[in-house]
Amino acid sequence: MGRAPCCDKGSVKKGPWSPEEDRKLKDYIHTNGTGGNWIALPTKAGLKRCGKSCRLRWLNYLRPNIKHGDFSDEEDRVICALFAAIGSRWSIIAAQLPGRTDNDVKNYWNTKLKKKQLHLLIAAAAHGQQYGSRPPAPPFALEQQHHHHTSSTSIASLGQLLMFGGRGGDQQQQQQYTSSFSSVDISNNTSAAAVGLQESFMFGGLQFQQQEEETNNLLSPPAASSSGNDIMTYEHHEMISPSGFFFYGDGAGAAATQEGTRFLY
DNA sequence: AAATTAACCAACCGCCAAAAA
DNA sequence: CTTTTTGGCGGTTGGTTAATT
Repeated sequence: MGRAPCCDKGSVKKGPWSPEEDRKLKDYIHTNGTGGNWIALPTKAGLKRCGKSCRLRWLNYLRPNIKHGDFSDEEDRVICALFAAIGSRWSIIAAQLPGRTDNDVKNYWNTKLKKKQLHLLIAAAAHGQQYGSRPPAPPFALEQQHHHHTSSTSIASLGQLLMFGGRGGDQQQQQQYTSSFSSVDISNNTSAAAVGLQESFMFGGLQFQQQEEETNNLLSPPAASSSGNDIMTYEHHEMISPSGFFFYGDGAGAAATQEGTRFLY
């Protein structure tokens, strides 16, 4: 037996929001705020909606200063770099893009950006620009998890990187991903110091650099997160001077040891 | 012009962790 | 402490629009 539903599915409206509903929700929140309780909100606001639906509508659409569409090249780079670094943590990625929502970033990646990157990759390979003297990309190919030697970068392995999801996927693959990126910390309970993070490093065509505490955190985890078991060591890094995307062109190259414990540019 | 396919994106679902009881 | 409730997240779906045949 699963948990009880958050609301009575029978008496609750689903599907697209009407302008009238939008107005009710907006008006209510403008005058009363969310009250810290989404479940109770729809009744008070006179909406026949599930609280979760109201929350989603507000956060993704009605909230002030939301941007839709027209992602800039700069935003593309940030999304690609962070996706490469941390996978599909859309809320974290969106937090670095003012006005963007996780849903929007996710949709954009899944429908456009992923394909765009793949095409660029294929075009680059076709022109023999494959990484020049730089070392091969990290061993994302499945062979690695079966302990076969992966000697060269291939379209397939990079394609897999592009397709790569974060959590919720195959557990073995997730583990491989985690270890591949330990040098920029993705693993649980691992501090940057513990994995010997450099003061400054490039990642995904972006330069990451240690910085003073409490200014513009890249991933700004809550202070309490040091005791948690999730990502926790981005707090001392800031993204600066984007210089191209890392799969192609003149951007940085990638390297990984056979053990997959380093990821340097 | 009609039918089919692809692309897009808002919104839903279920899971998880934190908070409240 | 355990159980229940809630908020938040990411994966996915399904309706709509655009492009192609």
